[in-house]
Amino acid sequence: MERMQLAKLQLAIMQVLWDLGEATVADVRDALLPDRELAHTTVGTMLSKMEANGQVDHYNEGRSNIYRPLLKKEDVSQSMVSDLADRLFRGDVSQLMCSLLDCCEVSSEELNRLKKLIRAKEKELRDE
Amino acid sequence: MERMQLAKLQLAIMQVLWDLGEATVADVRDALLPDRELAHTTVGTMLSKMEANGQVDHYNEGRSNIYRPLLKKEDVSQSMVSDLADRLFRGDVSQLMCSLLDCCEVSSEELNRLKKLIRAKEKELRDE
DNA sequence: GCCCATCTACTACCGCGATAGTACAAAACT
DNA sequence: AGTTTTGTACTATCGCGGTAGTAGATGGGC
Repeated sequence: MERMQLAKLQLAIMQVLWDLGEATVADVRDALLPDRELAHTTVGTMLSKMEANGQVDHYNEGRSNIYRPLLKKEDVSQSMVSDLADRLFRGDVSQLMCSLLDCCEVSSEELNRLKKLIRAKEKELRDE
Repeated sequence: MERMQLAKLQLAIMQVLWDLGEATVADVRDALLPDRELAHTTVGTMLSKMEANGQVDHYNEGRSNIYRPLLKKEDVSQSMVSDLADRLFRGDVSQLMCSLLDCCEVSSEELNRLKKLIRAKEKELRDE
């Protein structure tokens, strides 16, 4: 379950599919419109390539292709995050955290959520 | 200070330069050897390209080129981490943390370090 | 039934990361 | 001094993400 790297556009498209569950080319294009103005053939081409890569699936409904994600968002997230942690800090999670806290403004709310996460993880460790 | 994305090999090379301060092509190649067996012309070519990209610098010492990093490791780390956080979770740090804790086995030691980090950050927030 | 809008499939192209060979210069060894 | 080594510069190739045009099918409106 190693390699599930998605390129930028691929990830953006995948996000749309995760949000909507399934979508046509037009749906995807529309969802991306605020950020990127792509020809809808571009989106179609990318989806084809992603299907060849085994990242998405499609079935045929009348004239339209309906695409569905084949990867789970958590899996992709974990794969990409841990990969980055490896490449940047040889897997040292706390260093990555450190970068994270330094660059992004983190609200005190978020800090609380993080503390809760850590406590949960501690419990998990203790129970094993 | 937005875009400081490094590709995989570029980052690996950069890590060597950060470690050593400066290095020749051979130094870089040797440092990478455990993981990747690259022809040293490959490393040389990549360093040239990285110089064209403004990521590294070199000066000439006799026959050899000595390369130095032009980017700071923290800056690159922050840029890449926050970029990934944006693309995966629209910048939501705690979600990224969650992924991180779920996939990588985290020792209780590391958890303690994380807690310390969070406390420091809380203090920082309070002081502003 | 015809025309326009819509949608896909096919093809093409660019940029660039990644990889390496060849050619040539300079140093080192003997 | 001649040969071998070492080291760069230049050139080339491959794969793939990203982008899109064109052609051809299909469905809807009149």
